[in-house]
Amino acid sequence: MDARERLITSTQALLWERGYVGTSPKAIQQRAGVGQGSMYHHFSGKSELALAAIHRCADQIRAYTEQRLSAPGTAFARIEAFLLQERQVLQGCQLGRLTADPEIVANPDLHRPVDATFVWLRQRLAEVLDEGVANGEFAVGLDVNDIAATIAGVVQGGYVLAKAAGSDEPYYSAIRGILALLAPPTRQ
Amino acid sequence: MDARERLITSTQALLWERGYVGTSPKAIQQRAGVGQGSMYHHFSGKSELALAAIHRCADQIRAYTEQRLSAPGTAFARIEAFLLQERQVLQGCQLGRLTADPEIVANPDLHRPVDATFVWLRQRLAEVLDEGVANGEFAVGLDVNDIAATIAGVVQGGYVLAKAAGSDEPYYSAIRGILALLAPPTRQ
DNA sequence: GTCTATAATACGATAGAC
DNA sequence: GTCTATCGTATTATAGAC
Repeated sequence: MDARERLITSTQALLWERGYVGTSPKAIQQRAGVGQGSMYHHFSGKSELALAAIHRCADQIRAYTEQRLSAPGTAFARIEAFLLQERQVLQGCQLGRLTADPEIVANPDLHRPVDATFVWLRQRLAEVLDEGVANGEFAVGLDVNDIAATIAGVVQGGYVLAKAAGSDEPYYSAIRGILALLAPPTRQ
Repeated sequence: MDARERLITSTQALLWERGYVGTSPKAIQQRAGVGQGSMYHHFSGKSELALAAIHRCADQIRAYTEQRLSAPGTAFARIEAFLLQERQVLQGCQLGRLTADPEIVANPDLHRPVDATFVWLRQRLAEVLDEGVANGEFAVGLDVNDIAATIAGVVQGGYVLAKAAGSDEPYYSAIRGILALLAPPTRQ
């Protein structure tokens, strides 16, 4: 892996652990095993590095999520697969974490890909829920956009509860709760 | 208000906006209108200041939440009041925000009150849900601890979605979703 | 209690040699 | 492409006068 690639990977990891404000160029270099001169040759500075790392995270999250949501099976099963997919719960969400960062929110270039990813996620969840309504899996009166936001919210909030507790148990508890509320009548 | 009090209030606001890593003693002093010498007279440093501010936030959140959850009315109505209470959605949760901060998570003194507050919240929500199950408002099979985690999670996750979108709409959408799923059969 | 001075370290970047 | 040197500023205090 070349220096540029190692710098992106290293920035991804540090943004995840410490956020934008908490991540220094020096830490990025050390983790990547790359010198200062090399870093400033490949990237103009911290914000350009962060932009590359955020796009990388967004691409990975979309690909991984799309696999679950477009798999064969009922709408409920696909949403369940999304909610129960392997996650590093105590690390939280790579992109969700950045919404707490004032310098990310204030910088449109950095903010935009975060926004776009959550818009996309809610949209895809709503489409799957729509199929479920058409199937008869879910009640017809359901507002699929609201339920999609609820599902995306439970995941993000589950991370917060888990980090607060220092345990992944509250995350899985929250997921079991939303699955119980969503479960089609035939499963109850 | 004396200097000590202004320093706590100022730290609360900055932790909320910028987190622990992003908040400097100098910024706290300036916002409080208090000099350096005064600050270090009242507090040993940044972490002691943060501890006082976190306890203050936790007390306020508990008091405000308890008002909604112990009000007269059905279990559903009280949970609805909790979810729809006035919030500064785009600012997020004062305590939830801190779970993203590596130095808070790493410092047991700072982490503990955050943990305790979310444990308390889930416990109180579960108690209210229990009353609702006893009432016949909610189905008997419901695991109230799981649903409590789901409800607390939707609030925290709703903040994340709202900050990502730069709008409070996704928050309210997620809340409408969980309320629709929770609504007693007589309301559907 | 509050002030100003001082200090060691870290931050985020630039310059120029190789 | 990568290295080392340098720079101006910010951080997080400590010291001692008032």
